Amino acid sequence: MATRLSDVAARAGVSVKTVSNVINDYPHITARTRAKVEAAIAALDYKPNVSARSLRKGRSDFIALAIPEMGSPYFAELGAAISRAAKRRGVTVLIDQTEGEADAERFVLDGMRGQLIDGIIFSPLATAPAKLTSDSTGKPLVLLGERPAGGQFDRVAVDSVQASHDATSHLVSLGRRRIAAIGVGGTSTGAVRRKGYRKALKEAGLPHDPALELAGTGYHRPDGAASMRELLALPNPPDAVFCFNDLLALGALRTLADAGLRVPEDVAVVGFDDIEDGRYHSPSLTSISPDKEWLADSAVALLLDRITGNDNSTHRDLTVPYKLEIRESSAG
Amino acid sequence: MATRLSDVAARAGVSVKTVSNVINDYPHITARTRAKVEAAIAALDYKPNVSARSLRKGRSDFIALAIPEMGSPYFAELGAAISRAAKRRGVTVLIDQTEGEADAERFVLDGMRGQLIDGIIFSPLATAPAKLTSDSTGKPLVLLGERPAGGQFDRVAVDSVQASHDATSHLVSLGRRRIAAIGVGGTSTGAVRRKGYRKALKEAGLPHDPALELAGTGYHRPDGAASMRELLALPNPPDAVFCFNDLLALGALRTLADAGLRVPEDVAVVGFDDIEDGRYHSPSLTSISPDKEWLADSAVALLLDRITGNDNSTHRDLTVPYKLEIRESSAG
DNA sequence: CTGAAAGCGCTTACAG
DNA sequence: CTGAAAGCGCTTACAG
Repeated sequence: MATRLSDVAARAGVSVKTVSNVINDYPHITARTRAKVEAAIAALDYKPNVSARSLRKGRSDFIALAIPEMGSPYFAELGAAISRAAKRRGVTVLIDQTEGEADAERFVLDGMRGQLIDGIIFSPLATAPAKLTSDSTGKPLVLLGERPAGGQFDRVAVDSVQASHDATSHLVSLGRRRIAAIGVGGTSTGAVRRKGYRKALKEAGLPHDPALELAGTGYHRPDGAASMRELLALPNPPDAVFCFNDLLALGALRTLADAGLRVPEDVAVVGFDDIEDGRYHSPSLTSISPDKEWLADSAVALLLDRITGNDNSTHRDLTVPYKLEIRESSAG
Repeated sequence: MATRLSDVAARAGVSVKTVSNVINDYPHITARTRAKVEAAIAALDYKPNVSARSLRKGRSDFIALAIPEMGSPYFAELGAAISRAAKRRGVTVLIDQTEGEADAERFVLDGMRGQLIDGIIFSPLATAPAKLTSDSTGKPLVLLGERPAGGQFDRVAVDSVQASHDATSHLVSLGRRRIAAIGVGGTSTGAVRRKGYRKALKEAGLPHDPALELAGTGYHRPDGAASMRELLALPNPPDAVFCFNDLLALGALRTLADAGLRVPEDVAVVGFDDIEDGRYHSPSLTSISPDKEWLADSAVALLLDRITGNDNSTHRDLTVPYKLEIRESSAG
């Protein structure tokens, strides 16, 4: 029914091997032969069967992107960028939502066996950092985001300690003295960003007040809104807040608006991720802006180098460039 | 290297066929045989080779979701829901970003041949409605969103005319007389939603003012912000705006905030899609809220019925339930 | 209920 | 530079 390689070969009057050579761009084919084959391919509207090819080659040209959720803006934007980067390099991305569940993440770390993919880009959430130190998967895997030192995985990530330090220092430079942090709990992201936050406070000679560090239960708007409510209930509320991602910051802004407080006059707010929502919010949100295109392209390139065996170095650790985008929520 | 079916068979002391039967849940296998096989599978940690299976069966259990972009919130939320729905039904979703390009959409309509997928869920943007009337693809395809009557595709969509009518009528009920529309241009979405908008105005006996219908160049925040600026520059600006999606509405809200206008007192705003950003915005955004889980589940179920041949009816047209969520941007 | 064998459509040594 | 043939790991008639 479907046209096969042999149909093309028959029509072009050459062997199957020759057609395969043309399709796979092997050298040493006369222009005339190539033209004949290409004409036959066009005439029959032939498309190679991907299953057969991957069965034979042991490669599918699929890679997986395993993220906690594709519905939240940061991962949506990241997924879009990785998907484009992969397409440019001729591979297809298959997005796996772990929902932050330990079982799903274990499956990913185990190489998603039987899943027809050549490698994985993985943004862990539930998995404890310690579990990430040994490479159990049979497939190449590139880690996104924080990870304790000494890990054995390739990784692409922002220097979160430095970025968090910059964000906090920016608030200090505005003359703020009681700077809160939202998102310190749970994940390794929280721990790493808190480190930068504390470092900046210390440098500025500001006291470290545990009451100003809010853990919350997650990294979404409702969590930010709830944490901000807690902060406002304090006898001595903060005059600035560094939120460990933009969703938390947008939730916090909502609480501040409800409370009738002015941003940045009463409370300055800084986020992390630079998602589009923040740029259009009123007030627009100051945020750490990682170069997502760079991140996406580097992660895909690194993974493909591992898959093809072009890169046999020990694990690589790439640092994503970022900027602090200063906007209305912390202006002046 | 990798364990194969025959390895399992050898270890279990049965034929390859028997192992295949167990894996595929065929009946007529004694409990004892099944137990033996399952023990061997567990012992060898065997996972079937997906390429071989799909080559042989002609099915991959992959479906494609072709959308303009996965980075924008509506599609991100939709993609997440479809991905979950597919997982529940044992198939994997592969997301294809068309970027709204005609070539990419043509490829989708052509069945994404050679792409190892059993069927497609497609949200068209660039393709002219007329092109959507004949089924050129060899693979089952479910269309999402507006489409002219008489098409030959399966489809799952909100009744946009009715929903737009409801949104506009709601603004009328608030006593607004100059109700603008943003997003009327270009796509068929714009045309269909304008129809409902005009219908509601007519029912209310309100004049139809072409100056209040803004096309804009797209459906993102900057487009909404720009259109709102145009409206405010009018000699007689509107007292309400119905934006054809939430991103447009969020952009419009930003312009209104910049202009120092109060929402909803000076201008009431309603959106469409009910993305999470709108729910947390200040003011929170009134919006048409389609049941995305219903949409996702229905689209996947319909597609799988076509793939398996369980459904041989002529094309189906499913209508997604929706609600008008009234929030601060149009309250009182 | 189970076994032996063919075949899905490719790619790749192996000859020529 | 090209051809004939094996084989990737499954599933599925076909026998028994």
